[in-house]
Amino acid sequence: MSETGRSTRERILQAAGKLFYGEGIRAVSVDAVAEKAGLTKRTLYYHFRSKDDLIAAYLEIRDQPNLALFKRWFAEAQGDVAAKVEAIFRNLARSARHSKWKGCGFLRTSVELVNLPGHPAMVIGRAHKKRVEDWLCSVFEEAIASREARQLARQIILLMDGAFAVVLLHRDPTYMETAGAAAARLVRGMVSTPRKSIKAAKIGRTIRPRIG
Amino acid sequence: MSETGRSTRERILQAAGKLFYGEGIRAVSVDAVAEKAGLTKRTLYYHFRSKDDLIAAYLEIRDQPNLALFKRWFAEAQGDVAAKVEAIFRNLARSARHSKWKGCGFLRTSVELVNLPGHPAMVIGRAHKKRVEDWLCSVFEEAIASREARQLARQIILLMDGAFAVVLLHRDPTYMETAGAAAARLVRGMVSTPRKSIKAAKIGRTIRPRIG
DNA sequence: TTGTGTATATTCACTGGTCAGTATACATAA
DNA sequence: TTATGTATACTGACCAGTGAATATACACAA
Repeated sequence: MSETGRSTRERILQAAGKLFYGEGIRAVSVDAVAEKAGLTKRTLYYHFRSKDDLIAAYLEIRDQPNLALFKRWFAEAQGDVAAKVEAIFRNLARSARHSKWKGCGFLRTSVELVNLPGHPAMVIGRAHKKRVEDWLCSVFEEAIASREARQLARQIILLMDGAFAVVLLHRDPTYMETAGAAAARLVRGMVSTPRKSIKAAKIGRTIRPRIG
Repeated sequence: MSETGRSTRERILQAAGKLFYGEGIRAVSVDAVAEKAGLTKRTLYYHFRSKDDLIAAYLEIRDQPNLALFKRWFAEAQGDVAAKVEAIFRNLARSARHSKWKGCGFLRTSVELVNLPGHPAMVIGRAHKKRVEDWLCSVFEEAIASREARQLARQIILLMDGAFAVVLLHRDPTYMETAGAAAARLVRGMVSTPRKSIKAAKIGRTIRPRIG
């Protein structure tokens, strides 16, 4: 892999990323990706065996950064676990207000490949969602039992992916904040660390102008 | 519209419904729909002006029955509002266990048409989701304030659509029940009708073997 | 230094196939 | 006859993937 080779591959992936995320994998032709990358389709096929390979690579490179972003938002947020979870949704809402935002690429790709469960992109998508869930689970396990942490993590994931879908459908980012409020409420209902923090959570809830 | 005309139209819609829902609107060609309906493409184009029209009609005829099903599940369930909402999810989980289940057709179509917000099918999809939300809202309004009812309805919708997406991705219907548990928990947290039912809800929560 | 071989990287032009939609004609019933 | 409904056969555009040739860069021998 020479220097030019690597940069070419990256240019292709960048073009593919913008187009696949922006318009969907089926709506975008290989020709369109090649043109956006400023090279010939044949060159693209030198670096990627097939369109399916390209789709898989497009998701693959988004896996780690995406999870890292969640972790960063969580770590940088103030307050208890519930507030930190809610901060993730608040940041997602901010993202969703950008005009180029088109929901979750993993979820959308999985919808477009609904009848190809073994497709590499589907495998990557499932692994990504699982990784986010596992991370949330590990966070909750510091406060509650393992089985309950798993359930809670799944509920947060459900709210998040629901928000991805609903915000995209209605083009209304406030649903993301509604999801965040629900998530915080669920967390507070489960993670009541020792004893007095139940009261603390209640106070926190009362102060909020938003419901949930 | 003669008798044959109507039945032909219905045959087309039935074929389109199975194929569009089963494989996605972009993956299914008009030729495929015509063949499944047992007629030629030209005949199909006599009854529908375009593929987009057919897609819109495919969703249109699913709007009312879908909502009616939710209402029936809710009405036939035993227990308080929370239990009735949870029953909807339980029924959805049962549906999701069928091999032909492929999530929510409205949501999936909206993903496939992500860059065509004015597409008739998108308008229908948004209206459908809105109708379900409004119905849930009206149910909650019998117990709590209007603004809180709206928020709660949206949170249930978020869980439901999240479950549609996640169950489809992982092919694991238990997420639907997890979503139902979260929904019930959220409802119980808000709909504590007069005064003592707060305690009742807490007891109910403790008894449940499932978390949430 | 110069020539030669080899692997990498890229281009142009093409194939076989699919797709949405249509031109035209035919049939049947009011 | 005219309106409705159906069929055959077609168009033009697009699309994933390929064949064959070429360009570039580097290694090593003369």
